[in-house]
Amino acid sequence: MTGELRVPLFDLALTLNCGQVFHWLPEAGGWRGHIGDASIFIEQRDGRLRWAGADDSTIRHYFALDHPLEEIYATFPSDPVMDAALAQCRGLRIIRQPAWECLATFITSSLKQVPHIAQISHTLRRSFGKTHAYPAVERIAALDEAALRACKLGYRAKSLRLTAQAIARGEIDLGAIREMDDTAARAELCRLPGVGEKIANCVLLFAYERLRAFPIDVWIGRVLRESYFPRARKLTAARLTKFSSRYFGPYGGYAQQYLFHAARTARRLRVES
DNA sequence: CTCCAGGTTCCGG
DNA sequence: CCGGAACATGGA
Repeated sequence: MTGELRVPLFDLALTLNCGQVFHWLPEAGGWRGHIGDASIFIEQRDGRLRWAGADDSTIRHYFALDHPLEEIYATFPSDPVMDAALAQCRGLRIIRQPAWECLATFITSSLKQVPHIAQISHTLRRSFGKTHAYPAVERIAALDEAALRACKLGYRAKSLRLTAQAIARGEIDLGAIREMDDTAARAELCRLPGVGEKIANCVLLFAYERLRAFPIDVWIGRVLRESYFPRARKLTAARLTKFSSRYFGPYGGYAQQYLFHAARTARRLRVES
């Protein structure tokens, strides 16, 4: 299955490199990765998307080509930091990831740098996945902690295993979460071991299409403190959560991802110079 | 060697 | 409710 599509406002490289998904690898001027269990090659040239390994609707859905980006941008607050992030990230889309894969990947993300998260994802796929797809929840649930620690998960191994077991036993239903409102869905995800407010928000945003979810990690925390509360003495996490949910609006998750990527690339430029 | 990374959990004021 | 500390691992 191959296909081709003209997409006006989409930056494939930015979308795959911005830290929302971790397993796509450069190949022959494009990228190779999995959408669910299917191995996909995809490239973008001259505004055209060409791919092999999936049908049209799979590509449109996964890469969220139906998201109305201009409408979304129109809801962003206008301030120097947000304006700069938007100018830098136009065409970045929040994709629709499979829930288990997204949840598991972000459980392994805590206190890890982006390249390390990718490394863990690839090791798990190579070790336990069918044809390098992300390992099924039952597969992870059946592993012992040592097998996961061998994949360099460190203390996260226990959380990933317990979470997989809770889902495999049906104690938590990832499908049912899709039907819940944002607050209930977040609370349900937070019942899982190794899942707190931040990771729950990542899963809501990247897997459940809750485009208002606003994950606050060390990068975004820094951006908020330095750019939006430059001389606040004490800022509690609750205060930052409240501010960001109100200020960044109905597509706060999009705004967050643009701010995140802008902050990370800014540091990269500083380090190189 | 020290510092830090897309945090969570547990514990003491 | 809030601040601290522990927790694995690897790159800068």
